[in-house]
Parts: sequence; structure tokens; C-alpha cells
Amino acid sequence: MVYTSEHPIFYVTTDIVVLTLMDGVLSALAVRRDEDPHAGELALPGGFVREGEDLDAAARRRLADETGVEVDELVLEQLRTYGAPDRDPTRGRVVSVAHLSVIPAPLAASPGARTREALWLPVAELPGTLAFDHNQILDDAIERTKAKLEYTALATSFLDAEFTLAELRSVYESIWGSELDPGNFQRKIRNSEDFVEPTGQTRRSPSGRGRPAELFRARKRRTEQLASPLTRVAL
Amino acid sequence: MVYTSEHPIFYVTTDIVVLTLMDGVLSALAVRRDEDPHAGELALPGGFVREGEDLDAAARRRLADETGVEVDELVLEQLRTYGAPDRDPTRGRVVSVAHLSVIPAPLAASPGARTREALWLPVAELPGTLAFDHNQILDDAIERTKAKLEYTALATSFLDAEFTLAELRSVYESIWGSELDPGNFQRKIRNSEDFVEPTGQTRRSPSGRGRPAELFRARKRRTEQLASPLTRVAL
DNA sequence: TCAAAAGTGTTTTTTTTACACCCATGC
DNA sequence: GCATGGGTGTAAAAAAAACACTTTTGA
Repeated sequence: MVYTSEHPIFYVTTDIVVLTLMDGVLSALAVRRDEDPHAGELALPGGFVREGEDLDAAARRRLADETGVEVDELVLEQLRTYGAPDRDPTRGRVVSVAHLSVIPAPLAASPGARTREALWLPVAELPGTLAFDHNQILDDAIERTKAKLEYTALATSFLDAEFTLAELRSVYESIWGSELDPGNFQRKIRNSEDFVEPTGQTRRSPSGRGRPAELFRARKRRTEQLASPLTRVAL
Repeated sequence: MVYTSEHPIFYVTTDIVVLTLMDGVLSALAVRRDEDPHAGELALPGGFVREGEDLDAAARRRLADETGVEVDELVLEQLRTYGAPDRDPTRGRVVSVAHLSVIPAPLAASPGARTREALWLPVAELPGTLAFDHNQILDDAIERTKAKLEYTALATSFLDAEFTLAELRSVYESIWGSELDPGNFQRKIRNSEDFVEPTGQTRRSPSGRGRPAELFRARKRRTEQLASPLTRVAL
């Protein structure tokens, strides 16, 4: 491999914003850094991309390594690349390709084997607590997530494979911070081509009371475009 | 500056997809490469990011250098980063931060001073003519552009500072490939908060015939979110 | 005065919203 | 039976679509 030195040298990292709903609270995964730039501070999981490694493969690997989050069909999309010249002055020119991932709460609650100090922080309680430009990255990720709920099947990524429409509705309500009419929500989802499909089974509500709800599964594999957007259903 | 060599070394480039409408035909700017990987082939304008240079500054500089396109308030947004390990095997690991830019046709038609061989190609006539992974980048850019017409003021970026609503409508029609009802379009645009504002002047149509149209200017600086989306106005 | 292009009005259709009501279950 | 949450019906309101019609200009 030929490295001509006529061009400046960069290091490339990936940072991953992993979002989940912990009891209805939008939360992001953070790790406490033990290496020196910003050692001891909180940051997004991430790290250097290896030789011959794809950008999203690096994100997947670091996520598994640092936090134990490892899924076969993990929703992971590129968010944006952050490359301000002074964003990591101690280590040279470091460009970070940020990724966004959304996982179901139960998965989030079971830390894997190699988990160091990884913790879920409600995004509302993160005014400026993260190292580097990670607060900016987190903000961008949240904005993108809110927007994508409207025109993709992303909401289902916060839930397990099978879910009730009430659970799905509560994803929207939690993230948008507004209440949705249950009846109208029901119709919109059922009428959206290719969004969800019934499993034929039902599940009783956690309290045990009330009519059992039908179970659905996502038809689109999680974050694809919807035929028609959902338009923030009103109260 | 300290370069530890424990992490792999990357080169970072920017590639820019510049779109315009040449007589109603969506066209992208391409350059003929004179350096060796893929010398003689067509490619997107772009090049290596310099030391201490911001990613979008690099895109702006390369665009001006290679093609003579230089605007004070150039619409330029990050599209996506392409970093497959084998995307440029001859030069090592090269990651490209692709950008998207939209400029008015007249500006496109006047090549600047340092223009090498830069040419506008109708995007429909580019099945797979570009070097590297630039066909993929172009496809992504076009998809993004089509989508953004719906919910941002991006359409105005294809036009000069002052334009008629018929001109604006023809931007949508050209890019979406469908006809729009002139009356309904008029109303939608006028009723969209913060989209356009009248200049108070009028302009006769190119043929000279017909009632002169009111002139408008973009209120939102070109690619920001609209209060309410435009929903592909129908025939 | 006629054709052409801009712009307005008006009706029909569709979608969204609000909210009443019925259904299925556990206690 | 009754409280609770799931799910359906329906009428009012708003938005979108279709299209007729008026306006302003040059030839």
C-alpha cells in the first residue's frame, strides 16, 4: 500500500448515538472515558476505525465492545460526519463519522459481557455533559429521530419484534411529547400500507385490566420510508 | 502536532454534487480527471481536505478551483460520508465526505476563470459513467434533492434571487417529472408561511405574451425547513 | 379583439380531527 | 356488573384537487 505524504493525514473514528426508551424516557447510551483526552468524562461510545474496516462495521464493533449491545439486525444508519479542525487537538486531525442506532428497551437493560461503565442517560438531562462535540452530535441525532418518526417505520425499532398499537403510540407520544388520539392513531397505522401486520395473537395489558390488544410486527424492516407519512396525529 | 501511529491513517476528501436545471433538465457538474486513478474519466469535482481546513470549506474551495463556481452564499450541505475500504485502492484508505450543492442555471452557464474541463451532464444520461463510487454518490444526492423539495425551500436555490411562481413551479415539475396545477400551486406557495415574499415588481414572460407575473424572492435562506410541507401538488 | 400566461373563485373530494360509543377482559 | 383499556363509527372541519373563470398583457 502506497502512502504518499503530499496530503494531510487524518484519523477516522465513529461515534454512535444509541437511543432507547427507558420507561417512556428517551435515553442515550454514554460511556465514561478512561483514556486521556477528556478522561473521566462522559462521551458517546465510539472509537477509531480499523484498517480495512467499513465505517458502519466499526460502529457496530465499538458498540458491542464498549457497551455489550450486540444485535444481529441492529438498526444503524449514518448520521453525519464531524470534522472541525480543532475538535480533538490533542490527537491530531480526527474526523468522526457519527452513527445513529435505536434499540428496544429490554435489550438496553441487559448489559453484555464486556460492558465497562456504560450508562443510559435521559437526553433531557444532558444540557452539556458530554466530551468533545458529542453534545452537538447527540442533538443532531435526536432531531433526526423526531423527524424520522413521521415518515419512516423507525418507531418500531424502539419496540420488540411484537408490540401492541398502544405501545407503538406511546413511542410517538414519548418522543414528540404530545398525546395522540388512540382511535385515530389506530386507524392511521392500520391504513398505512406496509407499516405493520397483525400476528393474529393478543396480549393483556400489564395491569391485567381491559380488553387484550392485538399484536403486530413491523412489516418494513424498521427504518424504511413509509408510503404516506403519519402527520403528527393530534390530541 | 503529535501523530501517534497506533491508529490507521486515512486521507479525507470531499466530493461535491452540484445540481442545476439547464433548460428544465436536472444536470450535475462533472470534471474530467487528469491525475491517475481513473485519469481521463469523468468524476465529481472534489479533492483532498487540507490541514486545518473545515470539511465544507474544502468543498467550497475545490468547487471554485475546479469549476469556477464561486458564490458568496452558496447552498452547500453535507450529504453523506463514503468510506468503503476498497473505494480507492491505489491511494490508500480514502474517506470522502460528500456534499450537495444547488445553484441557479445562469450561474452554472458562466464558467469562471480557472475552469478546467468541467461540464454539465443531464443526470438521466449518467447510467454509470463516473469514476470511483461517484455514481452512487450522485444517486444519493438526487434522491435527497427530490425529497427536500417537499419540505424545504430548496427549490428556490435552482433560481435566481428573484423569480416568478411559474418559474418556481417548473422547478418542481422538472425534478419530480409531473405536472402541477398552476392555480393550486400558486395558492400553496403564497399560503406557506415564510417561503417566499413578493418584491412588488413584475416580469413579462419570455415569449412576451400574457399577463406579467409577480416577482418573488425566497424568504427562508434557501434550504431551511418549511412550516408545512408542500405535498406533491397534483396535476 | 384574440391568444397567452397569470392569478382567483368555487365546487367536489379526501383527509384529519374530535369524540361518542361498543367490545373484551379481570375483578 | 363495572372499571379499564382496546377498537370502531361518525359527523364536523380542514385541506387538497379539479377546473371554470377573470385579469393583464402583446400582437
